[in-house]
Amino acid sequence: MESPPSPHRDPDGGEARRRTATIYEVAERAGVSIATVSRVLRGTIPVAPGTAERVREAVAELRYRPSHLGRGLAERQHAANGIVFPDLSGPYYAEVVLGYESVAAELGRSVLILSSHGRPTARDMVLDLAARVDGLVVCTRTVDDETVREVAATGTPVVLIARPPVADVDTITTENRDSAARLADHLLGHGYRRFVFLGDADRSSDFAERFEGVRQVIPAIIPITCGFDEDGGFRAAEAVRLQKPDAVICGNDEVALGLTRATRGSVPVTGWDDVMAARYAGLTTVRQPMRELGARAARLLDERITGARGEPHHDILPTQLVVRSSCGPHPKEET
Amino acid sequence: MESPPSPHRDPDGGEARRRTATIYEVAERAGVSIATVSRVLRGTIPVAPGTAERVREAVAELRYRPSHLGRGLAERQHAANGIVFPDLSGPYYAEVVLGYESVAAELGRSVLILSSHGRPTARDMVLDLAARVDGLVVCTRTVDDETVREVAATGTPVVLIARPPVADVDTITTENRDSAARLADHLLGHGYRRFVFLGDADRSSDFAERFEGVRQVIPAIIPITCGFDEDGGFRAAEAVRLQKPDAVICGNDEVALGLTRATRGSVPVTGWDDVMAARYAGLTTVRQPMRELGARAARLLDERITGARGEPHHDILPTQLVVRSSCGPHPKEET
DNA sequence: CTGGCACATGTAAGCGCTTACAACAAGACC
DNA sequence: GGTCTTGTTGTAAGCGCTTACATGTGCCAG
Repeated sequence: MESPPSPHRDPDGGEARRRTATIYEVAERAGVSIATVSRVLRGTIPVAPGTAERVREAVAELRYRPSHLGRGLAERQHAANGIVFPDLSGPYYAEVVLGYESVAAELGRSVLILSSHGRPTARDMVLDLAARVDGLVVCTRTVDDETVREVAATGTPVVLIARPPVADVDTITTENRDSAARLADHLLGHGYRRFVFLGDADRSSDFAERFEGVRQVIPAIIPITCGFDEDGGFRAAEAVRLQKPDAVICGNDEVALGLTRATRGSVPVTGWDDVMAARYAGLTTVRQPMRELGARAARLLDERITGARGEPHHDILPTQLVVRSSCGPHPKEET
Repeated sequence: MESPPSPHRDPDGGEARRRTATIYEVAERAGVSIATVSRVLRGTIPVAPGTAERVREAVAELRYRPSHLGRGLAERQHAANGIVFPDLSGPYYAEVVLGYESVAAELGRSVLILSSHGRPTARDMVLDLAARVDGLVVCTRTVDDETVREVAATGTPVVLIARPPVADVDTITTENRDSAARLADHLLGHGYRRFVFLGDADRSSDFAERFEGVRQVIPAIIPITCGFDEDGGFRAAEAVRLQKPDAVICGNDEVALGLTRATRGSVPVTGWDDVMAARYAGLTTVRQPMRELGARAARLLDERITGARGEPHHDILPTQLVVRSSCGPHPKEET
């Protein structure tokens, strides 16, 4: 019972700056082997009640917390998921991440985040992240298909958000084309005839689909490229003005808001996402369930990690047209 | 050179569903020992150029990525930091996290996030998180002082954001009292005399300090408690109305915005934070450098983790009054 | 020719866990 | 009383890495 020959460092001595107790110290204190401690903690194999009690006491006294590193190595899993997104500055990704974290936490998994910030090293960072999680969510075009394929090839499940499928990886998107067409219809109902689409369809499949949806209804729409944020919309004002459009359909709310600021509301505008500021700016937009997007991703990922499902899923979440004042005066026509 | 007696599983055979290559396979392929592979990868000890080249080739061919678990165990560190916040729905924490991630990534550390969501198990979740990171940032009142102390006691550095110091842990806050007093002065300049402070000073030290700052100038101010989000402000409208205030000073922008929505702008209001929506709502507020808050936290943490600094820091970041229209008409008085 | 040294590399002991397998004690059964 | 269970616990082999130490080689001074 006294000091079983453990290969580990002498557990007594200066209690002071010890990082944290190990399973060996708990075992010694409880007078059992480390295997028994492990069994009590994980509840895998029944342990005599008295023994279990002693172990639990030792755990409490030592404030023992199992090392995730040790456990992970032995179990060959991380109990953690990752999520990669371009940025967190807009409300969009914040909401997605929030929904994701919320479900992942419920499922007992930690969440590692990685913002690519458009860094050129994004590929490496993602590969690195993939090596420390059991599954990964990749938002939009943060890395190229090749990288996604490489991660998937190592056996790490991947879920793509707002991005076209790669290999047989799961994807979740929100409905774009139909709502875009509906939005266009609405604008046509205002009597507008000359349109500009503001955004960057090449760098986002969401934008591309929205553009396509609109163009189905308004073939002559003029695309103008700009950045994804307020600043992008603001700077594009001059280019937009040159086209003298009756209305501008923006790829997202931030661009719409930025443009509105530049034009001081002189041009009818619509956005996409329905962020908080959109409500206060009276922006007509399309609401998409951002939080749900993240939550679903977490669940799909979990199904893959636990092996509950084999075939790839491609979910599409519904969106909703929200008419406010930014598209101009109009006989009320709510959706 | 052929199959050195390794205790590990036979590395050849079905390449198909292998999770990922190990250092043993790289070593075998390059015809060296695992020690040499490790040395090449980490660059710790010089290796003959030819050998190094062979190792690098093997690494590339096998798409080898070192296991963070193995490495972490051996090095006794996680190369990861955590951050705990109550929620990510408002822009405030999203910005903080963004700034934090940005710097942490630069420093080569992964970021684990944990949203407490007011869950009763928050304490355990934080303790658990602490066991898988090298350092931890705790925002606001997500967990009690006891928990912070316990984490700090295990030797894991902790940085507190927007929260009073605990033990000798680092803290970062933004300036509240003075700006609050300045804000109050400004409102007095409008000729207002009867004030309400809307927020929950008991659950946030930021709110408490803002309230104190205001009360220094307006001793008779009436505090009303409400939730931290738009909904909280919206619901408090009736209680506020009963007090017939000349102006309402809210603890943050979201509350102010919610209240404004309920009163339809009939009562002068101020917020705090300067979130995106505040600009569009014309909200008079106090801007605080949210992203910088996170960035500084990441740096302070790093200093502690690397042991570059011993004494605790208590940083206070400056804030800035932003006057817009929500506080009512007034001879222009910018700050 | 030999001892010594620098350099390159291999050997093996951990890091903190999980778990297959072995060992052992106490009944149960014939 | 002997054998077989059943229940409980210990032993030890990994999991994939890092690194102190040992080993081996080539070269130079003596």
